[in-house]
Amino acid sequence: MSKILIIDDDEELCELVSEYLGVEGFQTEVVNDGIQGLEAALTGKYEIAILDVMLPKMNGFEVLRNLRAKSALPVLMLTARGEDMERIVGLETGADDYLPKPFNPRELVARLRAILRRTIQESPDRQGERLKVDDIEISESGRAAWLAGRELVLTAAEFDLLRELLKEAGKVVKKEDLSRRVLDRELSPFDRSLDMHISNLRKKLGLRSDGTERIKTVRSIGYIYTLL
Amino acid sequence: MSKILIIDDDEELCELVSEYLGVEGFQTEVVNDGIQGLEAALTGKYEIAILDVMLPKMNGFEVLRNLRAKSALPVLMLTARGEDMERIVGLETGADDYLPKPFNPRELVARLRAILRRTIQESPDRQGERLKVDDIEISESGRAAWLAGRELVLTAAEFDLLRELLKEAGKVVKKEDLSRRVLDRELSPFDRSLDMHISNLRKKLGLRSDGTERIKTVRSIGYIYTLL
DNA sequence: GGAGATGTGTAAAAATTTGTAAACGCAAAC
DNA sequence: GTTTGCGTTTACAAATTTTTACACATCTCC
Repeated sequence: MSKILIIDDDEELCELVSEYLGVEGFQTEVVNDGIQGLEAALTGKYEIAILDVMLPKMNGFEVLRNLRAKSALPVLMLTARGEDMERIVGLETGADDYLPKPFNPRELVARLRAILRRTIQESPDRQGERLKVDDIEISESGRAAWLAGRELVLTAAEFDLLRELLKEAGKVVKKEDLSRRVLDRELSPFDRSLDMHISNLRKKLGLRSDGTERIKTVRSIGYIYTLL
Repeated sequence: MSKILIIDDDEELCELVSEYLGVEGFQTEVVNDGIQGLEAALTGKYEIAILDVMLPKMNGFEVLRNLRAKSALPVLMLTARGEDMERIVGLETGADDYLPKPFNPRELVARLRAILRRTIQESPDRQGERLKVDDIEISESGRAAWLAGRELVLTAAEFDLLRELLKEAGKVVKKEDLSRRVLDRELSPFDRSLDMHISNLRKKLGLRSDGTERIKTVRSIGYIYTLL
């Protein structure tokens, strides 16, 4: 699944790395100079590129600069040994990580995985995972909530209720909708469950630092998580 | 529009980051120690802060803890490389995200944007949710109203009624319309509810300082919030 | 102007809705 | 089996809205 582009003119090293990465479950392709490397990187076929600094025709920094004009493809740079590369690699060139030669192939794999993990984390399908409204933050998948950085201990119903209110913070949410979304049933005339959960939630959330109530009642309609 | 506070004692790095963020359309300000950082963060001038962990005078965690006592300002922490502090650093302390050093500026921007996206703060779309008419101000999303700066204690119906009148301040609003918009029903011949709410609202608003009535009656038509 | 018709102001009563403590039921954990 | 935790129901107090009732005000028509 993960296809890796290796741009390096040391064919022996490419061979070794390819093999090692193959064992680790990656597919690889190799090119041996900067121009070809840039072209290949721009095809969109790869998930990540390993890019040597010293290259024929176009050096690694140039390749990266040109690549960055058009693509956000993650790049791990292979650098000559030297300590202050950190800053240069990290900030100025736009690489995602670097590794000084000679390197341990295990470390190479670890860093590739780290980069992939980071970049996957930001992919759009994770948006909406976390929701933040003034000093409250919730993680939907983690079913956890924090108030001013401290975790709130909520029951399942309280969490769902808070989530639904925060999703529409600043807007009134009808009781019928809350009942359907939180309790998974139609609201019936004398069902006071929702009110109880609101009451308990209010107790756990407390008032804002300015003394205002977070969840206000809109009589005969529903509730609203207020925004200042 | 977005102003970013950078709290880091590495001046060279601050310079680089400022420049990069400038290109990406952010305004930045830099302070170099924890004490100053905390003070700056509390001014309310910023949309988000980038906070280094290792800082002179007060370390990043302390700054964050102190900040969280008073503010929900989004914070992205810069951490030392390597440790898997993800959950601990990320959320228990109240940070919105973290990034290990050295980092890639593109990733920094991506994370800043991600935080801002999920953070419902003072976003511009909240304009128009606040309504000001002479010495009265109301916040729709907060369902709160202030008279001369002091909060009015209004019931749901009173709030809705005031909102509808202020939305058309200086214009007569028909009783039928008020009934539909405030009480959510057609006005019927002997329904005096609206009149009662008007009466109660008048009591809470009081007269203007020049002795004039704020809400005037237009007989057989409706009511009007008068403009001086 | 005056009598009746119509509409408004508002106190008070009645009805409705909400807040919440406490009791209950049930299922999972022990 | 017993305990524990959670969602629900019950019960009653409190808050809010609606209705009622009556005093006034305003308009209309003569």
